[in-house]
Amino acid sequence: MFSQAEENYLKAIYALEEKLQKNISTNILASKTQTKASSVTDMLKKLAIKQLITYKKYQGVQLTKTGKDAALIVVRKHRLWEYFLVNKLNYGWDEVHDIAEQLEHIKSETLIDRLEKFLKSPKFDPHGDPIPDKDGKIMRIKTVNLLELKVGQKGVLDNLKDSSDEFLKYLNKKNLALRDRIKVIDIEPFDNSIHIETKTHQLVISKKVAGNLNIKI
Amino acid sequence: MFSQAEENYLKAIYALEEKLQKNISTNILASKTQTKASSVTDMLKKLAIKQLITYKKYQGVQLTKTGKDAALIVVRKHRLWEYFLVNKLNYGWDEVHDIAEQLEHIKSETLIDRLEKFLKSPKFDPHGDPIPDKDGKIMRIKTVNLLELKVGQKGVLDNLKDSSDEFLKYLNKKNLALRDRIKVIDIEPFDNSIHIETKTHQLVISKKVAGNLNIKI
DNA sequence: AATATAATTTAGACAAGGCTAAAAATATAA
DNA sequence: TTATATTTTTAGCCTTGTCTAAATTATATT
Ligand SMILES: [Mn+2]
Ligand SMILES: [Mn+2]
Ligand SMILES: [Mn+2]
Ligand SMILES: [Mn+2]
Repeated sequence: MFSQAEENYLKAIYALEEKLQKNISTNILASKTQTKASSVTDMLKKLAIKQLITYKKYQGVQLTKTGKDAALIVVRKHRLWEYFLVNKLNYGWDEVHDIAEQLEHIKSETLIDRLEKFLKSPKFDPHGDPIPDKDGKIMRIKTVNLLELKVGQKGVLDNLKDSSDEFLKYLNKKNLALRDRIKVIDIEPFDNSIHIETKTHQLVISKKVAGNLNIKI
Repeated sequence: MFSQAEENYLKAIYALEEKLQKNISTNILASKTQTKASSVTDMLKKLAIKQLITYKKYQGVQLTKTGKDAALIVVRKHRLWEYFLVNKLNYGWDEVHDIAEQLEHIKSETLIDRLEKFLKSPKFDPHGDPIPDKDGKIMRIKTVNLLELKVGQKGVLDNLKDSSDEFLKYLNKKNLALRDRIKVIDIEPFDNSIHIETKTHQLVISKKVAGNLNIKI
């Protein structure tokens, strides 16, 4: 079994690999894990010894098959717990991250599979992110970034590039939720802000915000 | 906030105080926490500095008000999670201890109260132990040890003195469960074994087993 | 190609929480 | 009331995971 710290690093490396599609650097990992580069280096050595990553000094790291499998289990646990917190304990989607961050480390051979069954095997977490199955298999949905839509095009808000509590609170305030149908009314060329329409209201969002919204056409 | 280790010590001291009704010695605490006496001494110093226990060298310890309150919160969390595991995830009462031992340490201002609400505020855990409320208040039920019953007397199995997985598995095997109605058929003077009858069957239990069964008359 | 800057690693330290072995205090027994 | 046994504490060490400061390597810029 892996320690809580090891699991957090594995998950962080996994997330960064998904996003950046290349070797993950010490500094990026340090900022993601809220630690210092020197601490990261220490941990990378340990993970390398355990064959969870391939690590050559100064070259960044990548997960091995074993490491990726381990990371996917943590991701699975994190997202199933998030689903539990939102759908059973009535938390908002902007309130569950820190708690899931702890729950994902509970050690048990059976717990997470029983939880999954209890939740009726949800396929996506409250932020639209796919929940890996027992074998680490992920259901991927094709989406495009809202920035890529042209005026007049429509789609459904499927997931977010940024699931930080701050961004989620922004979406709450603007009354935007997953599965909302969104239509592009106008694109302002000056600052690339986008005028959109949902079933219930219209609003203008900045380029930055739009870049965090992934749409299923 | 307290560390996981601190919480485990507080809970252990609390449990021993309930059982022994006196100052708790280093050695007893060491065996309860599966550590060495020297490690216990170290931790006791830390807890004393934090005013969670009163500690005078060689004299054993007892919880302060603050310490007891903290311990009761951990007990509350432990028992609510056990209830969740048994009643929502369908675990057996002999399978939940280790998992609850971890879940009880999840840090959140709101989680345990939401869990309690979701579970509809159960008052007892799967082993018949009372679940402290938000303020640490415990509902105590008057019970007598099965050893104190005379031939012919009846009662209901309410809770256990020993809730170890081993003893729970023994009870499973013998088809004895909480809330079973039990009647004393005969007491064997030679070894104090007790012949009992439930709604469904009869059996003979040893003095040792009987001593772990608390009965509500 | 040499130099300046940025990224990464190393060296050394620290806190938490554990251990063993030895010393000290307390309890028990002769 | 000594002597012995038991319990508890102290001293010193270890591992994990973190840090700062210094050294090293890689990258960017002249
Ligand atoms: Mn985590
Ligand atoms: Mn999520
Ligand atoms: Mn615990
Ligand atoms: Mn219990």
